[in-house]
Formats: sequence, C-alpha cells, structure tokens
Amino acid sequence: MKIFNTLSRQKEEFIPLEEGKVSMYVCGPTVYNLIHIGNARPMIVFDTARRYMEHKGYAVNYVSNFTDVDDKIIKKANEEGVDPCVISERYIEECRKDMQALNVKPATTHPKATEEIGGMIEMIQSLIDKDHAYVAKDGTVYFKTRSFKQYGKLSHKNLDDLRSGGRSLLVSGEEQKQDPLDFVLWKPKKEGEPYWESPWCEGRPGWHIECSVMSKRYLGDEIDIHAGGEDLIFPHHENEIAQSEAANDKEFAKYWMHNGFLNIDNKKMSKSEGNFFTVRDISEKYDLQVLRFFMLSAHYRSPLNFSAELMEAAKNGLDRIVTSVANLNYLLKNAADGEMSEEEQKLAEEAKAYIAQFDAAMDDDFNTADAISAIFDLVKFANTHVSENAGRAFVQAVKDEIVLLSDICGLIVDKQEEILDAQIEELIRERQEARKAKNFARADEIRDTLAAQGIILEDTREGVKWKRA
RNA sequence: GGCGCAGUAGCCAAGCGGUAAGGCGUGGGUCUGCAACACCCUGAUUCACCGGUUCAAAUCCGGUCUGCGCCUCCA
Repeated sequence: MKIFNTLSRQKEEFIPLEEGKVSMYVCGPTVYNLIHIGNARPMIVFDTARRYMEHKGYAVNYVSNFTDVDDKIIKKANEEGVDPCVISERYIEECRKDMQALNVKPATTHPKATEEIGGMIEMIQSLIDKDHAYVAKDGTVYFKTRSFKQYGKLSHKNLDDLRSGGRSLLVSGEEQKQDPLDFVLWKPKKEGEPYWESPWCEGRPGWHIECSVMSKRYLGDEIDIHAGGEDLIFPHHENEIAQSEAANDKEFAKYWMHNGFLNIDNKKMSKSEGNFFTVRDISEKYDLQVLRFFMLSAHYRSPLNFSAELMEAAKNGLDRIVTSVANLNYLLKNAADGEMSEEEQKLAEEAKAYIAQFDAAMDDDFNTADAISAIFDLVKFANTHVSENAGRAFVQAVKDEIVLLSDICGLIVDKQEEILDAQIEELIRERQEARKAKNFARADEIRDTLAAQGIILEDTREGVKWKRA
C-alpha cells in the first residue's frame, strides 16, 4: 500500500511502526457552528482510508479531536450570552449527528481540548525547560521557532523565505516575540474568557499545542499517520511537528496526509460570497450518502468542485449501485437453494477480479475514484450475469461482493426494506388490479398519487417494486 | 515575492513511457400498456499550446498561456 507523504512529496510504501497496527490522528473541527461541507471532506476521506486499512487487516487506532476552546466559540457564546461550553457541547452533538449521517465511523477516541489542559501545561513546561520556549512579560509563552532546526520540513519552507515574505509577520500585540515566526503556546486570558491556571498566567492554550498533546496522549510519541486539510500544512502541522519533536525527541508522524480543498462553483467557499453550505443544508435535499459518494468520486488530494449539477450526477451514479443491489435482493427472495452450478462457480471466480481491481486502486494512495469504477464494473457484471434463473448461493455471492466494496467506501447500498403503511400497500394492490384489467388510467393515477408522496413504483418482470425518491 | 497544484469527450473523472478506464448526460435500439430499471449501440485518431528526448509521450524535459491553493483564523 502506497501513501503520498507530504513530508517527502512522494508516494511511499506504507510500513507501520508496529506490524498489523496503525495509529492515525486527524485534526478535527472547531465546534463553533454546524460543520460545513468542506469540513466533511477530510472526515469522509480519512474515514475511508481507515476503513480500507481495517479491511486489509490492520487494527486502526483512530483519533480525531474536537477543538472546543477558541476565539470563535467565545465570540458566539458572548453573542448568545451563554457559557462557551454550551456552544461547544451543542455543536459537538450536532457534528456527531452529521458524521453518523455521512456514515463516518466514530473515532476510537474523540478527545476535547479543554479536557487535556494538564497535558498541554506539561508539554509547554518541558519545552521551556529545554529552551525551546520562553515566557514573555505578560505571561504569554512562545515557541522559539529558531531553536528547532528542521522547522519548515513539512511545508518545505525555509525560515528566511518566510521572513522576507511580502508582509510583516508581526501582528499587533506581539512585539514581545523574540522572532516574528515564534508562535503562541499559551496566552493570558482576556476579560470574560474562559481560563485555566498555569505556572505562567491564568490563560488558555494556543491552537497548535492541542493536537501535539492529544496525539501524544492517545497514540504515543510516534505515530503512523497524521492527516488533515491541506490548509493545515502551514502553520498548524509545521508547528505541531516543532512542538512534538522538540519535546519528545522522536519523529512525530511518519506519514502526513492532506486532502485538497472543496470549492463551490469554482470558488472558495466563504460566508461573504454567499456560497457557504453546511452539511445540514445538504441533508435537507439529499441523502448524505450522495455527498459521500460525490467526494469519493475524485482523488482526495485534488481540489473538488461542488455544485448542484454535480450532486445530481452523483445521486444518479449512486442510485445505479443501489438499484443493482435492490435487484439482487429481489432475486434472492425466490432464488433456488443448493450448490452453485458449474457455470456460476466460474462466474463467481471471475467476479473476484473486481475485488483485486478495487484493492489495487486503493493501494495506490487511496484512489477512490478508480476504486469506485471497479464497483461499477461489478454492478455491470451483476446486471448482466445474474438473472432470475440464478441460484441463491450465486446471487448472494455477487451481492456480498458489491456490499463489501461499497462498505469499504462507507457507502450504504443495501437498503433495508421498509414496511409501508397499509393504505399505501392497498393502493399498490389496487393498481395491480387495474393494470390487470387494463384500466391504465386508474393505474397511472395511483402511481402519480404515490409519486407525490415520494414513492416511486417500478414494474418489473418479478412484480412491482418501489423506492423512495 | 516564496512554495506548490491543475488544465483528458457536453459535464465529472482515472490513467502518469507502450498506443485513451469508469460515471453522469445526449441520441438510437431491445424490454415494457406507458413510465422507470436493465441491457446493447452512440462518443476524444486524441489528452491547453509550442518545442525537445525516445523505436514509442496524455504520460519525461524546457518554454508559453490559463485557472487555483498556501505563505494570516480556516478542512
């Protein structure tokens, strides 16, 4: 299995620290609002990577944090006149709901920054002790960027370039930095802000230190994979490396994975542009499986454009897979028991090639776009070779294969049959009677009535099938 | 200014040295009371452009044009 490593800017063979195990940390959202569809991309993409590694037999220890102390959370809390934790708790809950609808597996651990303050103080102190950090007059603690020789190795920047860059890196109130590139580890509280006691001042942690500490606590000093959006490469991940490696004297993460950005109608998503969508917004119009399918239809490192048309196309594409599985379920009802025929065995063997095709795509830096094409090839195979004459064992085998591959992508394609209420059942029955009597006007009328309720009827050779719009 | 990414059919998107996957859409056909589903057929002599390397290039090298990202909170 190969993974593109931002550190080397190359695909590298994945070799875990410990055989059969993967430790993975994914930077999670700051919970000051409902998550937007841009937040959803890393969640979906890295959840898929996790699922694939689990499919390959790795035990994956997957950690993803919630940043629950931050300026934006405090701002929102002040607006609503509530405690910041009311805001963060609320949006953590909402985020969990969205993740569930997106079929993103809960992480092994979802640490919260505010519950890890002790560890942060400890790490900051050890950085001070090692002369990698210093305390300013007002109690702010800064990381001494120049003290970490490899600073810039992830983002491939060198300190002097950063320095001479077009703008001044000195922000107001930060004149006390020894170097403009130094960044905050701990900052003093301001009026009305939540704070914690520390050896330096009452205050709160800087953003970067959180992830270093949570990763260390739940996964250890060295981990296999650290992932997040590409915008986090600099400065967030660069700073994490500096903190962790300076404090632990070990290589922080072996593989760094970054997903590309999601654009809306070819523009960066932003509230001011009015092209801002939350996951919740999308869920009002689509099953979120469609969003997931859409995001996996491109490579995770490529920029991805989002638009209404593209979502429609994604919906139709996903439907093709779902319909195929529904058909197989249908065939399963009346299929004959017993061994597979010789021809079926041969075909079943042939079908296994699609798994290999899928795996080969995923082994190549999680090429989900290519992997999905293997699923489509399999669907075509099923639609072509599995008929009403097929035996149960064969139908089941093909279905299991589609479901397996879809499941690795986190796509739910085996829809459980819902029980319709009696009234609708009766209408469907009445329509069958009407069709038999060649009263097509009445039959179509019933079909239209049900369609208005979001129930689409399809007449197949085996009988009437229905699905939700 | 520094660092980096991308340009493949109407749209989306793989391929990254051996002669263009897949999906959506379009049009035609089979099936069907009709519709839907499904299946078959329908598409790039060509991969932004110009040079070069090679027996061979969408794939490598150089240049041009266009679009984009990061360098500041941001997935």
